Amino acid sequence: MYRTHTCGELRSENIGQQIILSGWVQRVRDLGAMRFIDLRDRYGITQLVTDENTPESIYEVLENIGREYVIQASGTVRERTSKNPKIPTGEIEVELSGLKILSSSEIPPFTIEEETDGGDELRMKYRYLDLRRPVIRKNLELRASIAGTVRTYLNNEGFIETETPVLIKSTPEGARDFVVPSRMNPGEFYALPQSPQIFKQLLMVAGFDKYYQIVKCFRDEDLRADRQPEFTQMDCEMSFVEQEDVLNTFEGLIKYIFKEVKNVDVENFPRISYSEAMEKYGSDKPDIRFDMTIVDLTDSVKGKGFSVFDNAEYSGAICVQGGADYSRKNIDELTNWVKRPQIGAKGMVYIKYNSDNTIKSSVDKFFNTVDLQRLINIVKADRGDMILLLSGNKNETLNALGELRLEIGKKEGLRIKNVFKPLWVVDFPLLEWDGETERFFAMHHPFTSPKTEDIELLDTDPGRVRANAYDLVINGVEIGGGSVRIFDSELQSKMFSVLGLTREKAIMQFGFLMNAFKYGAPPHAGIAFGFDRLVSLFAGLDSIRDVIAFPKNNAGRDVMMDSPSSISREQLDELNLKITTPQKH
RNA sequence: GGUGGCGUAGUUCAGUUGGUUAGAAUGCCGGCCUGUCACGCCGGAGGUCGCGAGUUCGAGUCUCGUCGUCACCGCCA
Repeated sequence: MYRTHTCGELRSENIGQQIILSGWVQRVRDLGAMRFIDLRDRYGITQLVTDENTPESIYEVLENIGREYVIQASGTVRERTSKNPKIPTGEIEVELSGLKILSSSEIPPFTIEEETDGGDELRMKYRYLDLRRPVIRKNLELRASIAGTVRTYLNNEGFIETETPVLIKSTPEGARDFVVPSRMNPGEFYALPQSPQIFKQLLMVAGFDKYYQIVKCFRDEDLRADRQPEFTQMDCEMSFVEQEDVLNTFEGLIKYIFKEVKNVDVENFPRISYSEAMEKYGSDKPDIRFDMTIVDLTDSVKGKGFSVFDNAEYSGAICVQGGADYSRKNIDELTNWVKRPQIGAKGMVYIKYNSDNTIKSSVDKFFNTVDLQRLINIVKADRGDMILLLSGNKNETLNALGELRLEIGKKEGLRIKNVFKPLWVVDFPLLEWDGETERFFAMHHPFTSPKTEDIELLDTDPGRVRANAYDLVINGVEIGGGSVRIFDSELQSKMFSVLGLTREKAIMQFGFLMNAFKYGAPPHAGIAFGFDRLVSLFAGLDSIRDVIAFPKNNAGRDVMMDSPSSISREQLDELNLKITTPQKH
């Protein structure tokens, strides 16, 4: 027997018991005649102790052990002379009567403690050591707990968890596919799924009615802190439902997770349209933990001889509460910030409504006090506030104002980590014009149904057609999204043709789905959640890497395994593949 | 594809205008220590300043290139 207890469970009730523990050596404190060993496992740390009564044989073993050795310790639980209230096992210690090295360890490259001295790169390379740290392990425990909660909820709601294939067919729409060569079918490739989209719709045709899956998805696109090439979705689909049913079911799920995992009661999720989100927050994933909404001043600032405003397609403002005390330096910094290429504003105008009732702005030359007071009234600024204006092309300016709003929200401490404000963004546009290829793309995906009242616009003004599509946004992060699907093969064909797919191409790529729809497809709708993002939100992290056991780096490499890597000549031959560019290494 | 940050001891970092033998903390090794729990005290070892070229009497420091890494833009239905 390796252990009778874990390193986290012994208490004063166990005093006097003979026990066996196994675990990793966290640290040895050598006081000469006494030694203390902190023994760690998943469950906690227990202190082992030796003194003058300890047999010599144990000291002989002790001489050889170091940090991260795996040892088995037997002994008697006794009360500590000086207790440690900081740890749950701090009342007791184990007086050693036996000690065995189960596995030795080299000196680890960084300290394995709550606060490690290791940098990101090193911790990634030795991920299995980093995972020993409680702070990382807790993230993965949280992940498991959320997954369990999701399953409980959806199982209770009658959903069937169904697996779908990973080796599937490449489709041109959407993200770039990862592809897998087929040995048995020379020159042909599988694709890894970007999502199980089509399969879940086929399951609806199959009558499964309520489906879900916690499933890996793959997208071969450039990465970010919140984007990995392989990531996990909570994927769901329901039949005989309308948008409202889906929103209610999954609002319920999210609330249930908050309650079960964080014991937080979240209010009903507000719903705002895509266009309102863009107008008020400059984003389709607004952070509504704070207001500071955008006000359209396009017409209000025209006609004063300031050509920037006069010639602008759009001028808009946000009001920084208490911002009148921003220094010249603060404002210059913000101005430079919005002028960075990533934001792309040409400049920034400020109006300070000082607490002594005076007004100071960077456009005093063009606007007198009455003009400025009028703007202050429109924006509903109070004394002590500051208004910031950006001007230019409408979409770009709204986007820049949205970014500025978030930046100031961050600076002002308004984006509080443990405050959660979910909302639904609805009525997304169905299509999105791509200037480069001069065609429409599906904003969500090609199976998304247009709003009934907008269907006729498909022929006349496709860009204005709204979709029955929705996103769940929490704290400025897109957590999930879905849509009501097309279940009518006529409408689906129409959609393909608007997307520029010929009938032949559509049949080649999606023929099996169109065929399926010929045999009685139920009305259906669904949603998918970014599981990694959801967990990182609960964990209070900005990066999803620390909620993934073995994540990849910025360039999609696994620095621990050093993958991707080249394959042998034999493997290439077997797959009928030829490498045309010189390989690294 | 683009923009920016970083790369110096095992690790995390400092390193002045380009100027003597490149420092600190921590870790590691050795010694002392009977109540520690980030134990303490004393001593010691440890460096291809990412790599390559260039400028210079002289480069950790400046320039160019390259590699690695992180963040962002494009991209991600």
